[in-house]
Amino acid sequence: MTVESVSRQERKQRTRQALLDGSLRLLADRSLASLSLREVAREAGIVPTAFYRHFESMDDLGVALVEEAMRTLRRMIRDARRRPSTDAIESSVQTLVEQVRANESHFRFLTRERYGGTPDVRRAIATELRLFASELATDLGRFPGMAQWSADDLRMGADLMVAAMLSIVLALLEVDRNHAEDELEVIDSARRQLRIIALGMSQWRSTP
Amino acid sequence: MTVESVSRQERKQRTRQALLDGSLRLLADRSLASLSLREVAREAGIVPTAFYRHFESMDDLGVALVEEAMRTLRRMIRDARRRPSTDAIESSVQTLVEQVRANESHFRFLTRERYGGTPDVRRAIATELRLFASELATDLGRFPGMAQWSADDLRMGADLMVAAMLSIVLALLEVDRNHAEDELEVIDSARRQLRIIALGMSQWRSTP
DNA sequence: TGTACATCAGTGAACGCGCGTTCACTGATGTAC
DNA sequence: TGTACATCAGTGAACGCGCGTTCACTGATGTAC
Repeated sequence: MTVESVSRQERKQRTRQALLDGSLRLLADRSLASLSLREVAREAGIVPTAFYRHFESMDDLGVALVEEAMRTLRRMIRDARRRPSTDAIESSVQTLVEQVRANESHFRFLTRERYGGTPDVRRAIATELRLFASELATDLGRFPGMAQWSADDLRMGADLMVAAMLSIVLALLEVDRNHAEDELEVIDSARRQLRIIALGMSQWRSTP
Repeated sequence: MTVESVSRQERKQRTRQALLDGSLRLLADRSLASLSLREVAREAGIVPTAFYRHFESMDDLGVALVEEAMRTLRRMIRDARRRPSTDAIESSVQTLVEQVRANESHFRFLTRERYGGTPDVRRAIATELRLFASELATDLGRFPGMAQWSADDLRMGADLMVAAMLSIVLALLEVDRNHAEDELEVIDSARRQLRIIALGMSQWRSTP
C-alpha cells in the first residue's frame, strides 16, 4: 500500500473538484435552487463547514459551475472551427452531438439554469451565450453570399442559429440514448433544421 | 358599506385563485423550486394549514399553474389562427407580442419551468408544447408549396418554428420595456428570423 | 538532517430559524324540516 | 319563516427536521533555522 504524496494545495483542489462534480451529479434531475449546502458537502464527502474553505456560498459555487461548463462550451466552439470541412453544417452537427454526449452534465446544467437559475447564474450564462452569438455573426459575415449583410442582420441570423442549436441540445438531452433510432432521428432533424436556415439565409436580401 | 354575498364555493374559488396569483407574483424572478408553501400561503393572505384545502402539495399547485398558463398559450394559438391575414408571419408576430405582453407572468413561468422545473411540471409543459408543434405541422401542410412534404419534414419544420418562437418569447421577456427602441428591435428581429425560416422552407425539397 | 513553529483543510458541537405537516378548533354558510 | 344540525374554509398551537452559519479544535503539511 503506497501513500500518494500530494501537496496540501493539490488536495484542496481535489476537494473543490469533488464539490463541483458532486453538485453536477445531484443536478442530473434537479435545479441548483433545490440543492442545499449540506447536501453538496455530504455528496463530496466532507463536513458542511468545510464547504466554506472552497466557496463563499451556494451561489458562488453556482457561478463556478457556470465557468466550468462554459469552458466546455468554448472548447466545443473551438473544435467546430478547427474541424476541416467542406460542409459547415454537417461538421457543426457532428461536433455538437459529440460534445453534448461527452459532457451531458455540463450541457444539462447550462440549459436548466439558463432561465430557471438565480439572477447571478442566469446573467453569467446569458453573457457567455451573447459572446458566442457575436462570434458566430462574425463567422457568418465571412461566407461568400453574406459579405454585404448589415451587422444587424448578421446578428439576427446568428441568434436564430443559436436558438436552433439550443433546441437541438435540449432534444439530445431528452432523447433516450438506448433507442438509437430516436437519437438518429433527432440528429437528422437537427441537420435539416440548420439546412433550412442556411437555405433561407442564402435567399435573404439584407438591407444595410 | 355593503357586504357582498357570495357562496362558500365562490369564496373557496377566490382563495384558490389568490394562491395561484400570489405564486405567479413571487415567481417573477425566482423558480418554483425556491418557493415554500408557507411563503405562498402568506402571500395569499391565509394561514399555512389552509393551503391544504386547495392543493395537496406545492407540486400540485405547480401543475395547476401549468394548466392555467397553458390555457393562455392555447388562447394565443387560437387568436393567431382566427386573425384574418394575408401575411401569416406578420400576424403571428403581432399575436405573439400582444399575448406575451398581456400575460408576462404566465410566459415567464412556462419558459422558466420548461427546463428548470420539477419532473412533473416539466412533463406537463413538454406535453403541451408537443401538441402545439403537431398542430403547427398540420397547419404548415396546408400551405401551397408544402402539400407534398413528408410528415417527418413537416414536424421538423414545425419544431424549428417553435424553437424560434420560444427564443422570441424569451427575448421579449428580457428586454427592458421602458426602452421602446430595444423592444422594436427585438420584434423586428423576430419577424426577420421567421421570414428566413419561411424562405428556407419554400426552397426545401422534401423527400417523402 | 532534525527541531520548533506556522499554516490551514477538515472536524464536530451548537445555535436559531423557517420549513411541512398534524391536530383539534371556530364560526359562517348551507340544508332539512 | 324559524329552528336545529351538518358542512367545511380557515385558524392557531405544536411537532420534529434539515437548514446555513459560528466557533474553537485537530492534526497533517509546510517553512525557517
